[in-house]
Amino acid sequence: MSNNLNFVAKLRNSGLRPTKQRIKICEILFGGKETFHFSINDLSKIVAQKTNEKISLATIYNTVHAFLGKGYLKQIAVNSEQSYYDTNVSDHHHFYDEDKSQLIDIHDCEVEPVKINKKIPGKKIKSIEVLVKVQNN
Amino acid sequence: MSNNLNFVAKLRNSGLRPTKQRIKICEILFGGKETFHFSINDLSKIVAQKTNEKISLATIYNTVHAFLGKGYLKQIAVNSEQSYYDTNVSDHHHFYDEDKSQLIDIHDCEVEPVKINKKIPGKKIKSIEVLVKVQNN
DNA sequence: TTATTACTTTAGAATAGTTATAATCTAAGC
DNA sequence: GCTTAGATTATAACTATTCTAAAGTAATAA
Repeated sequence: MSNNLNFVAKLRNSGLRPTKQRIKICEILFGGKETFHFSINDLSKIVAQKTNEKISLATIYNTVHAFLGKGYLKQIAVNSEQSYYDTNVSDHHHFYDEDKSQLIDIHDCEVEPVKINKKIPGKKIKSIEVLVKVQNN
Repeated sequence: MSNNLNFVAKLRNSGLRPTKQRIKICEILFGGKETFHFSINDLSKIVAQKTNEKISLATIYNTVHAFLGKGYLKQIAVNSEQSYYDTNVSDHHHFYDEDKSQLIDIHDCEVEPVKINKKIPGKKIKSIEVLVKVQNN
């Protein structure tokens, strides 16, 4: 399938050889129609479910970090306990459901652009991240 | 000094006995004119500087967590490597200087209020956090 | 193809931040 | 001053992440 070529390109572009394990990871991350949010732990479990052989954590970390570096994945700071990643790398923000420990996209059109009337001399803005924490009412 | 009474009250209100160690922590956190941002590691070092005897990490964690629970401190998610805390618990946002690994307050008046045109059924908003990452230009 | 080489995978060791434990100590109330 | 419930401490345990080194595999050249 043409997806596979896509995966290989992504890997090559990230400086990684297209190995069996990495292609499997690509399938999970970029193969679906929907973008999704995951922790390394989540990804590791999904890999284990969809594959008989498990992929070692080291490989998962390495691959995710390489994709992060190339902008194929985005890291989301929610709390300090775990890293969350997002396959949707476009500008957008998130709800964080504290009861379910789950991220939900807020598309860019659903938020007014954030305006900051303050500058730091000698610094440029790299990103603006909005995190809306929600809980059951 | 009257500050000391204040510290004792804060501790009592957080369900903690006012011990020597905890009062020392209070002095550092709430004794200055300025609010400040810190990691547990930072706090531990400051304690060591300002005191001859060191306070154990366990005590520092316990006290910080109790203050967090009572809203005397605020936790700020920057990245997954370390927890950052803020003695300024009023509504406000932050710059994060990636080169210096340092947080800088954005006062509420320096940002237009963030408007989100999306609701999650059955959930209420607990907080809206804006983090503006900056780097040297 | 096959051989060679450089990069990968993997399990498990190492590390860092955080939490739990159990013995010793201390604030609070009598 | 006692008594006791709760605190402090050093250290062990735990969890997420990174490192390591041996064995395996993709890429390249012959």
